[in-house]
Amino acid sequence: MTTINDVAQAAGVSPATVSRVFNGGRVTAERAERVRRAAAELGFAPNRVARSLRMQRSSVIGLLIPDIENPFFTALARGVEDAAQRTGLPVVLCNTDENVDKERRYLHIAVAEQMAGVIMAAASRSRTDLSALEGRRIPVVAVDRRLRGAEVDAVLMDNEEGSEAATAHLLARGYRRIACITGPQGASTSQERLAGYRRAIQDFLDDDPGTAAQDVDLLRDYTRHADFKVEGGRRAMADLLAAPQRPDAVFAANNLMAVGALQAVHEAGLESPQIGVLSFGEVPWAPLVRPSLTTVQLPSYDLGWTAANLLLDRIAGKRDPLRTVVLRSSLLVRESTAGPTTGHRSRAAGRRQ
Amino acid sequence: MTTINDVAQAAGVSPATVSRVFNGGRVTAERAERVRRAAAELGFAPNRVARSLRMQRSSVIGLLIPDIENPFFTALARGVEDAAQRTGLPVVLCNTDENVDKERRYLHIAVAEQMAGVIMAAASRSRTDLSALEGRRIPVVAVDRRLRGAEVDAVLMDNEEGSEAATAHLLARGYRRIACITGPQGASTSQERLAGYRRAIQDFLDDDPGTAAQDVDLLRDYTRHADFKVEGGRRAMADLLAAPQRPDAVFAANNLMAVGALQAVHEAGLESPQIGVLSFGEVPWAPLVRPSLTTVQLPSYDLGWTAANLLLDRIAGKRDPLRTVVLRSSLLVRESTAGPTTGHRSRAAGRRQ
DNA sequence: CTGAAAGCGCTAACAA
DNA sequence: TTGTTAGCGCTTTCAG
Repeated sequence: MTTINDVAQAAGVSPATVSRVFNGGRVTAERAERVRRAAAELGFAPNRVARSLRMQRSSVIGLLIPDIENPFFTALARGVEDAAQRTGLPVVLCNTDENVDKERRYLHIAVAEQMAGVIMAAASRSRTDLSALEGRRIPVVAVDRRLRGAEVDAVLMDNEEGSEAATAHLLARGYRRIACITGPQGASTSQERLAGYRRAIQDFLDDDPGTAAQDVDLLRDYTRHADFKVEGGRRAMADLLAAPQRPDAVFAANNLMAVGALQAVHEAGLESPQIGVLSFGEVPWAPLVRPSLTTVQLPSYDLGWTAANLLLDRIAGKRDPLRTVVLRSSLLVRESTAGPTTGHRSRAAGRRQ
Repeated sequence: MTTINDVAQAAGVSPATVSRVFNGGRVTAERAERVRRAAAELGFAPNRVARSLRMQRSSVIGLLIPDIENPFFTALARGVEDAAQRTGLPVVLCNTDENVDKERRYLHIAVAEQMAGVIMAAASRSRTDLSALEGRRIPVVAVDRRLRGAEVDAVLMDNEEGSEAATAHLLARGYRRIACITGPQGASTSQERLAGYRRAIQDFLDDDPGTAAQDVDLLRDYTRHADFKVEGGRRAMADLLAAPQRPDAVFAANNLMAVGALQAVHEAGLESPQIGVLSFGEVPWAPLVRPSLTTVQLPSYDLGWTAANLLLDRIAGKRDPLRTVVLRSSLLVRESTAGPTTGHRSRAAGRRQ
């Protein structure tokens, strides 16, 4: 393996000079040129491990996400990667599986590898422990999910507003027994999306006391906690549909659970928009699903991009006060929430063989 | 930061002994216990960077894939991760974007970081250059795609057989003008899937010379090369549908291009199975797409799992001869290939407003 | 602007 | 079994 010393010898300079050439130190043009030529001839590539040891900091950033198979997080990862690319920092992607233990192991590795910084969508709001990183002054940016009490920058989205708008849309379309399948208790996103759903319903009742009596079903407990996965969404929806007074619409707090809910709807021999289905987060190729799925569009890529830029600032030593950036979502109305009585019912029935 | 020396001092032993405790060297139980207690008290965690420098090899494995947003590759990545997990080796995921330059940069990083090994689905069969890794004796396993002339283990699947079976199925269902949208020229998977498609058609003509005359259309050039992405598939299909004698079925050589092809079919006011659509590779939530999509099921997770185990063997020093493992695919027939004359045509027409 | 020298934290001979 | 010692390849004072 050719080292900095080999290059130094070949170029007739000291190792220190070679190092300076590769790190933007002051070197006369002529010597720098000699060094570069020698390096090229010898096929020299700086050893990043040695560099990291000496600098007490490596040149990778860690990205911890809870589910690599969820397109929301892969889009977010692309955002991170594209932003990091511009500075040449590689991104190490770690899949925590919504599992606090696995997450902790990865965080320890981040410390032991002396990573330059970490971006994380935490597995748990309160149980995720960043103390190891804080001790080593490794900058962290929380993305998508909040972190309790951690002194870190955060890039989030308007979960509550998005959910509220989604639920209000369902109400406006005439659905009255609206269920909510939200995520695990520990995640901030679960709580916020549930809160938005509740607020929309509460506002509806408040605004129009006249209808409150007949809309008492809205207060019924149609809330389920699942795990942000397809199968969990399916089970939750099956459970909801088995209730004596079954819901006429469902708001799923993430894309995968919406897919599961759709499956359960089909399995029950029902169809949307008779049963309204609304997904918080785009389902890939949602346009191909029939009837097409109404979704809240999330800024997944931008979340990653923004988080990476915040982190890069911190790595570069910027000492601004901590920031929390909130990006906006938007509702994309398609067919699955057309309303409970749009006549699709009979057509749908006729189509089933 | 607490180092091995701090622990040694606290436990009243030498640094070498501490190192041995953490690396399975021979140490008397009593002293080992003392070391462990001291380490725990001091919150010591071995510095992996220093370790890597000393050992001339780090403890991460690199996984290079061409498209992190393709569920095929994320499933593969999970397989790799699950296998690696058991040995505690973290996996660094690098997205090459089907781009040989980006891929080359990541390969250089793999060398400079002295990675323990690399698993890669190469961006190009011939232009991907592994010489840098070979020089440093970093073991490599090719997964999903072949590598020209590289001395590496490989884990592939039966692309040609799978495509042949898929195309034969389309023929058996009565489609006669079958198009093929395959991937970029450089990828081995593109070539093999195209070859399987061609062989199925050739065999069909050979087997039944009587029909050959009327089935001359089968020889027409219905082949397109796209980029394994949704938009590429859409354009290719739109182009095919614009031909004077348009195809009555399409075999898409990967999942994303199949999605694009479906879009193009819809945009042309057509519908499958009137136009048969068959995807090489599962589309996530294909069951939700109406009509449901016939697909070749690929062993994506197992590809990753198997590749990781091969690599771990090499990292552990196993010196067996090079192996190529081929995993099998299977055809899952759904509605999109029911045949050109199943009566869906009129129903579909009736449903369009 | 340049070079000499020290040392980041760890492991692996070697000697005891 | 244990300790001593010598680096792994790099960056960074400090002198010159």
